[in-house]
Amino acid sequence: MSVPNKDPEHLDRLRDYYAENRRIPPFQRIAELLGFASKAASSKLLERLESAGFVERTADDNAWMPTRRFFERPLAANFIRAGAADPIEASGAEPFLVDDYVVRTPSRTMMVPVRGDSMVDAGIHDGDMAVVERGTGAKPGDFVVAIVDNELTLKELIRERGRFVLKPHNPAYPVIRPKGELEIFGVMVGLVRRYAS
Amino acid sequence: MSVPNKDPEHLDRLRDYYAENRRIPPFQRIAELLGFASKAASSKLLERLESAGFVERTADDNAWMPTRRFFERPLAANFIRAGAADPIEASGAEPFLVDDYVVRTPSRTMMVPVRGDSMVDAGIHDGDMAVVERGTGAKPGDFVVAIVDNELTLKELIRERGRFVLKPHNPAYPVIRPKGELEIFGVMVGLVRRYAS
DNA sequence: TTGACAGGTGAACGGATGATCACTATTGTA
DNA sequence: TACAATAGTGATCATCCGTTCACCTGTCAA
Repeated sequence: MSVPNKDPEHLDRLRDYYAENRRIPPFQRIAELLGFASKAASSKLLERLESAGFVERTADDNAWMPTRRFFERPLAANFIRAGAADPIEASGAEPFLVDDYVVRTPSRTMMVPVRGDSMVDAGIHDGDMAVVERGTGAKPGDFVVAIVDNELTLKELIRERGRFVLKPHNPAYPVIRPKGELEIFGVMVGLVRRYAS
Repeated sequence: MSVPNKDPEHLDRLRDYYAENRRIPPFQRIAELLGFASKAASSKLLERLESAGFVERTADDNAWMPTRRFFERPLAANFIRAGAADPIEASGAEPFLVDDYVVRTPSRTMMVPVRGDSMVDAGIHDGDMAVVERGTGAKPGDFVVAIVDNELTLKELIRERGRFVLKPHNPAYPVIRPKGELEIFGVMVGLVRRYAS
């Protein structure tokens, strides 16, 4: 009979720790948390978790940091009914910081409320919050917040005959072809929506 | 004339660093980032930021960690053009914490990755993150995460001839009419999407 | 039965880390 | 102008940290 890999269990402990302390614990502490007698075991564990894509090293100083996958739980994929036990209990306390998820460069990121339905076909609705990054170069195909007639407008940036134009994602709206130079406020990097309870 | 406190600026740099490396940098690195010649300046900066409520120490080992306030973002609402002034000047700068916006009852809230396109017509795309609240009574018209064939499915809850059924928002998918009792995992209260840069 | 492999041990090492302290520079105010 | 408060300097020190290496111990497949 094969020995079950305990790494998922270890990962859960690390997630709990991260939820409280917002950091990957030092090796010594990992060893204490998981019952290792040696720091080296912690080192090897993290290397395994790195291969699995749950942690990675910081570009800055080679310290360990969690990846996006670290915060996720593939619920739909792994969901299995197990008798009377609530299978979801185990996944109740996932640390997931939404801000971390959508905000990359905090100092240049702002929230912009979306008005109107000119982007509905792209799944962007009236009342949504656009996460907008300022000062980032916009490429064709990006959703951008542009300044048109002294107002902020969210559209797709398109290159048309050598010029930049703003394309709505709703056939009821016309493409905007700015007369002068197109003023880009920022690039849309995320979306946040709230459903009324 | 008063000298502007540079701490907000420093805080922004720390936020950017945190977004990339998911940690408060060590003192040496803070000094390099902010142009300090001495680590001690970094130490004192963090103590100031602690008083202001932006960082705190971990219960576990006294390391620095960010607080919720650390992650708050400015909100660009009521955009008004004001001459040559940077438009961001004119925008309302109320701090905005995405988690607070989208998460009401943290202990009962989970993130569920959305797979498939059965809800595209409701502006919910493959790869989006659904913010799901457990233990809340679901009403017809709510988007709910239900358990169907041991898998989590996101659909609209509809009452049909006295029974609850699950309605996709995509004509290519059929309405799900569960044979036994419908098992509701939770109610969708929010949506978070990230655009690839 | 054997051998490869994955996971864990224990110890040693060099370097980075945070704390502390006396001192300095700058600036607003009394 | 004088002074106090705030922000930053430079250096020391003990400690903690991650790395590395040889070695150990099960398990599984050949």
